[in-house]
Amino acid sequence: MSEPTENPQRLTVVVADDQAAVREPLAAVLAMSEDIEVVAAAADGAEVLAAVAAAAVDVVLMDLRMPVMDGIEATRRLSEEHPETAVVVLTTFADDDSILAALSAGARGYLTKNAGRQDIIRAIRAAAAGQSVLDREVQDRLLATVRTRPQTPEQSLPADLTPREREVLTLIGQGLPNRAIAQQLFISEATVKTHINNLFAKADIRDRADAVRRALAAGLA
Amino acid sequence: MSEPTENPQRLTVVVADDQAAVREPLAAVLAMSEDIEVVAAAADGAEVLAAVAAAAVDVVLMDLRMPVMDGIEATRRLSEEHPETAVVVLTTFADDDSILAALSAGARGYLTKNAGRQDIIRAIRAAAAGQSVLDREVQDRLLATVRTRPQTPEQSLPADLTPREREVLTLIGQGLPNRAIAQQLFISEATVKTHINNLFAKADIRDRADAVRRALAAGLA
DNA sequence: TCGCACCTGGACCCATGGGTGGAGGTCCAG
DNA sequence: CTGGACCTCCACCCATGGGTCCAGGTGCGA
Repeated sequence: MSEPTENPQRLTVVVADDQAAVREPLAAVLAMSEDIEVVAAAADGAEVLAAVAAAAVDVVLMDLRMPVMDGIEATRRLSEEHPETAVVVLTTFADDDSILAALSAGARGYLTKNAGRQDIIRAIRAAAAGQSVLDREVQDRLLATVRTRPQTPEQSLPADLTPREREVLTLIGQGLPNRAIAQQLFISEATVKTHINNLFAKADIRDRADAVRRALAAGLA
Repeated sequence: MSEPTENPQRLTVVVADDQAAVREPLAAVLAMSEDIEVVAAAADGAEVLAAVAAAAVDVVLMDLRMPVMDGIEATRRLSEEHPETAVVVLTTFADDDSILAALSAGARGYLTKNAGRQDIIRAIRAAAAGQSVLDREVQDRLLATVRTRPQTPEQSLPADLTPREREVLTLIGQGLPNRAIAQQLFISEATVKTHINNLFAKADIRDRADAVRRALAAGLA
């Protein structure tokens, strides 16, 4: 087991990559940092689990593509069996699936292999401290999957909509007919139609269906 | 900081928080770090923009709740007008809306105010290097919102829709009127209406607006 | 072969939506 | 205090949408 090691002098790190040509230099470079101690180098996920079980490990620097057990699965098991050990993914792959899978599995960082030594070290320290470091590209992709990219802010909605018009548009986006909108806002259906006409003109909305799409795209929920 | 980081120049940082009791000590603490130079302290977003316009700034440490111009808006403008300046959000609020809004606006980091000095400094350095640092809680929330979104699409639709009906629904989701749908599918408007009636009954769709929402929710694009 | 699902269409009805042109009200800044 | 922005509402018009009923054609499997 690993006791609550609140940052003893040195961070214990395991480097996991199936390619020795990557793994060894990486371990050597990290060991040069005086607050990092590379306690093991693993060639697959199984070796990682064994290393973590053998000694308290603060951070695992994890490749994704590995034989026997890949980085995703190893990360998942680690976050279950050794939640005190943080995982930082270091891989050449930055596609949406890999990112989501790794982070969902419990990774506390995600770097691409064009990250520099400083970047990696910083990510290790951050992960050990409970923070999470992502490469810029990774964060961008993560965000893009969260929100259907805000295309261009100017394409969103014109700024000159009155509060009432925004309110009406929101309700249109919820699929309500004019009568229900009127009841909800305690105004008459005629007024609703007026607002609709005005906001349609302002926002260049053709019809109700278009309005629903624009409302959803603008995040009016 | 036991790092032989040979920073040729110190990182220029702007601290933005409307409460002087937070802003001043924070600036002082950061200035103690030898590679950080606090070039300005701002009480609102407008002051931040002015400071960044006046001098090259590497990182802005940004509160969200500020008068005049809040941190979200300031971040959005910064990422447009000064993309070389990174924004790290430091706030007490860690709700989903704030996180998404800030990161969508271009923030490269998001810390809560129980982050320690080392955490903040690390985030500043990471942001200046193009990385992104998130508090653990923040990343968890971000991930949670991701996983509730891109599920397997079309699960919200009944499976007994015919291919033609799906096609029609897709076009409805694009905001097309029946006539355009008819032209696009090389069928008559009457047929389009028939399909619409059938699929509305099957999928329990009330009207066109509802259909647009369902189509978008089902990923029919 | 028969039935059935599906696509195709027409005719009709009427509710809703979208557009126009007004009108009166409050509230606030110039 | 006057103008303008905003919210409120009415009357009227007509295009579109949504629903119903019906019917011919195709293709496929029981």
